[in-house]
Order: sequence, then structure tokens, then C-alpha cells
Amino acid sequence: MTTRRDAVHDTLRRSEGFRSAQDVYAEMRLHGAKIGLTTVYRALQALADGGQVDVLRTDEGESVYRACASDTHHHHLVCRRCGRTVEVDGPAVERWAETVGSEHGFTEITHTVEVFGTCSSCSAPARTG
Amino acid sequence: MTTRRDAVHDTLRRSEGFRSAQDVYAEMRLHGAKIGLTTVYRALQALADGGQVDVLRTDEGESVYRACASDTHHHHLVCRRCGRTVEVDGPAVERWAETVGSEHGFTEITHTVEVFGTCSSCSAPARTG
DNA sequence: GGAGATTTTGACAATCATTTTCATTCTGCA
DNA sequence: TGCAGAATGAAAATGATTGTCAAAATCTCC
Ligand SMILES: [Zn+2]
Ligand SMILES: [Zn+2]
Ligand SMILES: [Zn+2]
Ligand SMILES: [Zn+2]
Repeated sequence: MTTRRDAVHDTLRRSEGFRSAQDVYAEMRLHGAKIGLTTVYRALQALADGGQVDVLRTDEGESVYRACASDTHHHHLVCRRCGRTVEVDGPAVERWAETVGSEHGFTEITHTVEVFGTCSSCSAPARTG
Repeated sequence: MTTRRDAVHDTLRRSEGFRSAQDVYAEMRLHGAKIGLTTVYRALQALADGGQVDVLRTDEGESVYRACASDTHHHHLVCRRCGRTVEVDGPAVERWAETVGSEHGFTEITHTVEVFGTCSSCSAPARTG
């Protein structure tokens, strides 16, 4: 029934970092999967709605998805060079967001927090020669 | 020389919350300004590059800009209903981002942090009648 | 097993913010 | 005044995402 959705989910699981719908589609076609772009978009959205994958927006405005190991609320440390992603936890940030929101009379507080950097592999000294 | 850019900046300053390029353009035309959409986009980008305005992406992927009072690093508490924005500070978050990044061997760490909620005006009880 | 109802799929067209193009209009300066 | 280079903006191009709709798959009840 959700054959396609599972296939999309699997493809995502095989990826290291965040991937766009277009990426996933290309990847699947490359491996011979018979699926349409529309269906990939729908599957990704459904997975995101169901909380099975995480979404974030790139600087270029593209939505990218990732099948995370943790199924509880968490954030991401993403290498801006290679995309390698680490799932991180930040109780202090959670508290801070709630506090700062309440202090100003806001309710139903949510937050987006992403950390970017250059991972150790990518920051290895460039060859001088 | 930067007449247009200043006009765009002024329009932004008159706004309460974040505004899209399209919004700013419409607003300016409404008030009789003679300016093209392309120029608004260019001005907004230049202002953002120069750090004179802050940018963020909406859920719908639109870039929105705001002329903030603070010229130092800060974050935003945004009403998801009316867009009213409060500039907030979060030393704990700054430290956390740096720490979590270093712990995983990442360098040149940056972060995006935005808090959303419903402001007191917008959460006023809906009329029962 | 089968007919009809219901859901899922995907090729294609449509949308829409943003970017490019490129010809025209400024600007500073000799 | 006259010109090189920057700024401007109308119109076309781009490109991710969404809408459409008919065909295909799946389910439901007999
Ligand atoms: Zn995650
Ligand atoms: Zn959090
Ligand atoms: Zn509000
Ligand atoms: Zn910060």
C-alpha cells in the first residue's frame, strides 16, 4: 500500500545528510526505481507530516529531508561543505525559547535551531602543493 | 546614488515585522514610489549583505526582511499570526552552539535560531458570539 | 471470482518567487 | 559637453513546488 512511501523512506535512510525531493527522485531513478517526481514530493511531505523525517530549508529555499535516528525533538549540526549531519540535543535552548516567548506574552511557542560548521574531514588542511 | 536603496530601507523601517520583497514593492508602489521589482530585490539583497537588515525564510520559502534596531547579533521572536517581531538576545544559545559544534570537531560555527509564537494581541480570546 | 467504489500514481501543465537579460537612464568626471 | 561605468526596470527565463486529471492499483462486498 505504502510501497512508494517506504521506498522513498529507504532511499533517505541510505543518505548521510539532508536531501531534496529532486535529489531523492534522481537517486531512485538512477537505481531503476519506477516512480514519478510528484509521488516523491507527496511521500516526502507525508513522511514529514508524520514526523518520520526531518525537514529544513536551505539558503536557496529548497526543502531538504532527512531520516533521523532519533524520533524525539532534536536539532542538527550540519557540515556546510559535505552535508554530514549530527543530531544534537539542547535542553538549554528548549528552555530558553520557552522562557523568552512567555516573557513577551507569546503562546504556542515553537522554534527552529540549526547549527552549521565545517566538519573535521572538510577542514583538513588543504594541500599546499 | 543609493536613493532607491534608501527608499527601500525606509519602507522596511516603517514596518513592524518581516516583509517580503513583493510586500515592500507593493507598499512602495501604493505610496506612489517609482521603482521596479528588480530594484527592490537588488536593494534588499544589498542591505542584507551589508548587514543593515535581517533576513529569514518563511515556511513557504519566501525570503523576508526586517530593519532591526539592534546592529549586533540577535534573534527574533515572531508572531506567526500578525508578524509582530521582538528582537531577543540569547547568550546561552550562543554558547551552546559553539560548544556543540566544537565537541563534534566542527569549526567556523554559525547558527540560525528563530522563535515563533502567537502574540498576546493575536491570542486574545475569539469572540464567542 | 468479479463489478464498482476508492485510493494512489504520475505525466503534464500551472504557479510563483526570484534571477537574468539587456536596452535605457543616470552619475561622476575630464 | 561628452563619455565610461553604474544603476534601473520591463520583460523573459528559471526552477522548485503544486494542481489537474485520467489511468492503474487496491479494496469491498456479493
Ligand atoms: Zn533530525
Ligand atoms: Zn529544540
Ligand atoms: Zn500577533
Ligand atoms: Zn545567535
